[in-house]
Amino acid sequence: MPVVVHNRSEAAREVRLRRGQALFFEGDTAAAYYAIDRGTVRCCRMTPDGRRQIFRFAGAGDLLGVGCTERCGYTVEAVTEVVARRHPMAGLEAEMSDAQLRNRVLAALRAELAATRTQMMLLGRMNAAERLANFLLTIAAERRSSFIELPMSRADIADYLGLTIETVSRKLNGLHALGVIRLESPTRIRITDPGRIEAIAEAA
Amino acid sequence: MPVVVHNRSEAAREVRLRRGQALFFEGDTAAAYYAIDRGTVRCCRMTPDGRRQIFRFAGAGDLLGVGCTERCGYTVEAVTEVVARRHPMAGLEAEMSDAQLRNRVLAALRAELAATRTQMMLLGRMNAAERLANFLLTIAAERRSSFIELPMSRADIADYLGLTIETVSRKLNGLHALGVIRLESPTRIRITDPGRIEAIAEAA
DNA sequence: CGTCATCTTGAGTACGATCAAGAGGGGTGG
DNA sequence: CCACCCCTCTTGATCGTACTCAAGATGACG
Repeated sequence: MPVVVHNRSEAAREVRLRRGQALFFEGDTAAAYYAIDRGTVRCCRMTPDGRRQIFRFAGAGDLLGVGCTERCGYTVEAVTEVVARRHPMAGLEAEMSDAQLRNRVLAALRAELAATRTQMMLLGRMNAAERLANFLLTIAAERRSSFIELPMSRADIADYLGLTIETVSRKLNGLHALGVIRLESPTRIRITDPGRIEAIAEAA
Repeated sequence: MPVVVHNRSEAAREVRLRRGQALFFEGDTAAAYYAIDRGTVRCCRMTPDGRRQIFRFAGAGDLLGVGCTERCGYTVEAVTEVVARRHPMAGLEAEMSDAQLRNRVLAALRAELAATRTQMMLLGRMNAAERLANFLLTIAAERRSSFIELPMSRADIADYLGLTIETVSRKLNGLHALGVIRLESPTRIRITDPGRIEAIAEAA
């Protein structure tokens, strides 16, 4: 997870969001892209009848919106308090002629695409326990720690993994019953048997 | 679907594939990217125990592998006879300094990302009938025709939509029973009630 | 201490998977 | 030209996982 730092600071206006507040909405004109400094956001879309799918949780160092063309393809909302820097889209075209900045944008797009494939594998072909095991391992890998402090609610996890909150709760308890994790609180989880949970997560 | 034409033809070696043959495998060193001239390929990944997820079907005009960094993140196989042009990865870096080629590559990445989000919505939050309705409408839109000649098998469709071949077959018949499509043969489908199938597909 | 939101737990249901058999269709050889 | 085989697709019966609906527990905040 390389931290992308933009030095064209003259154009980077700071934006602060409270929990639940949106950075931009699906369908908005894509006027800017953002670099997250602090906090966690969720990128999601909803069906007309209210079903929600979260595509991605993004945190410090991640770029948002570089993949948008005219209109934003998804809504971005703050999961925690968030600090981000806003870069006008107009500048992106020019920045792309600089090899270093270009590679950072490209790397962000490629990383997003790679993460997306794993997520599609998960949504299309894995059962609830496997989805949760993968989710926990991915977060633990990001944090480089077997102890996880989840910033998001069960509803967010459910909408990210294509499950319901009840199933998330039940399967989390199932993993606990198997002895592979310890639920120190609803948001604090410790992986106690890394080998075993990797075996459950299984698919790359 | 803009057709991407690369003029650096000195480096573009033609590659031909028979049905089922692979263009490259997941884990291969990403030595080249490809532009498809004719035919259809499937981009997929498999779990250790043999479950398969198809991320994307690509056809004439599509770029493959520009999103790969060191290693290919997925396997590409021919669904039909395929003709493609191979461009060494080494040239991509240089080509990116040319604004026009760069924009083509970026557009390809963005289009893939956008398609991917719709697919995640589908896999995570839609039922079998909705998935099939979306699939048929997407193909019909590409062909600009209410008549569809499917190049891929039921197994491919199932692995693309996160279903089984039996469910694909049953739900296709279900749509037929509703009078929204006509199954002229297993691979030839006509959309007879566009409004109704759009209502079933519903979610964007 | 009370309220509200989130999370957990329970009971019943439904959708799609699994297992199994049969139909269709294309290609090959007699 | 027809018979046979193989592969794909369809159809049927049963099963199981995750969803739905409902109630209760937990925790944060005033």
